[in-house]
Amino acid sequence: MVQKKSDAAPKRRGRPRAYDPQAALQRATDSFWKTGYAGTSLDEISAATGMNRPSLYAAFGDKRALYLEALAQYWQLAFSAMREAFAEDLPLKEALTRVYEGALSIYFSGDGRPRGCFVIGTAVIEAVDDLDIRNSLGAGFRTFDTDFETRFRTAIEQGELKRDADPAALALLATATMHTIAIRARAGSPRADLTELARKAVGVICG
Amino acid sequence: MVQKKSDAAPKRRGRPRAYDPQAALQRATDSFWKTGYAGTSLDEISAATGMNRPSLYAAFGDKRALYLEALAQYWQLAFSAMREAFAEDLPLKEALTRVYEGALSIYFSGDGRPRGCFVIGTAVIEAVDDLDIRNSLGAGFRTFDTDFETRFRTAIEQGELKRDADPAALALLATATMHTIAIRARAGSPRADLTELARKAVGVICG
DNA sequence: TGATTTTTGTACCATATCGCATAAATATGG
DNA sequence: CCATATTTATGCGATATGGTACAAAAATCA
Repeated sequence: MVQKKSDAAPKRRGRPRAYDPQAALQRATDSFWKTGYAGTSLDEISAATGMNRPSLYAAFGDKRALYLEALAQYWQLAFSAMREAFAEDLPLKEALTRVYEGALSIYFSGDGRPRGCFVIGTAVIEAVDDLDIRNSLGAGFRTFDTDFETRFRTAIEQGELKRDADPAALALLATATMHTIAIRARAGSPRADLTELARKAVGVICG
Repeated sequence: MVQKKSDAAPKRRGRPRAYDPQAALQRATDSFWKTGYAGTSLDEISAATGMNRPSLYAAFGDKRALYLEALAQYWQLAFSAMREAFAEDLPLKEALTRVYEGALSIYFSGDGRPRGCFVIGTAVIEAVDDLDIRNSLGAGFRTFDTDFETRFRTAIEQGELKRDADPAALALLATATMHTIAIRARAGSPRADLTELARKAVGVICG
């Protein structure tokens, strides 16, 4: 097969980039994560990424486009964290616990004070005025709901839950638990409290 | 008893106020509610309240003080809505349903697009950098948790729930349901969907 | 070496933003 | 009517902000 893309030696023509686009996007995400979309200036992003503003525009477009890219990347992180937790075919309680533990390690990641969930902390506020963000949230939440529901459905089939359990209802509560953890993490709850919260929620959900 | 405060005829000395402080605070709250703390300029608040900036400063202090006052007022609204729902001594399911229905009528109030919960939509994002807001959130969430827990405790005593039910765990799920409704309302979910969500959540919580 | 291409860095522009200084306006008290 | 008290209204000023123009820098290609 002929080589399609050579990642090793791009040999592009002009002056080489002084930054790694993926790393820069992560830094920009961190900036938005801490102070939100409206609360983060391009100067701050510029300082965080080490890129000057013209380079930012060339790489990502304007502030909103950069934010949307950060949001899309975060969703992928969130989805993959959840599916990783479900992939190992653990018993239901362990699987749910692992989902929440994975979420917590995202919410408590980073250098400074715990930032909670990027989506809950920054996108929800902008959703009122921004259709694209609203759609992104709708699709993201639906993904969580249905992933949970799928897991509950197999749990019913495998006898882990009572036959008359409502998988859709349980899925909503599972997502709700994720949401309250995301909120409380940003609001200052200690991680241990949220682990305990997750434990209790899993207990109720699994009957 | 001697009259202490005459609300009717203040007879204050200088030029009278051209605004009603309580109404102005509500307008300011509406502004923050829509675009958040960082996303709302004093010019916008000035336009919304009809007060010019010096009057705003004289009445409420700076932007942050005004926001904190709006937040405190909103908590009172939220608390009283919940306690009103619990005051009527309804059966557990009806009481919970009424709590969520009360929340929904707040989340879907106002002229424009549904704004969800003021706290979730505006305070959570600022909490990372602001100790006062963090404390306000901690206290507010605790109030919800304990109010729910109290209701579940009496439900157990009165035989509405099984004796071995965990009231603290159920309370966390009840608050979580409130949180997910608040988030989804702002993210664009139709009200009917959220009523249905609440119905399902109540079903699981009440066993 | 010199032309070409792409990125970087500095500087700039128009506007927005927060906060306040100051004078005009409107009430009461004597 | 005049002094006093309080609020309103205009506008200033310093800085921040999003976005862009333009020249210098650094690579490849011929």
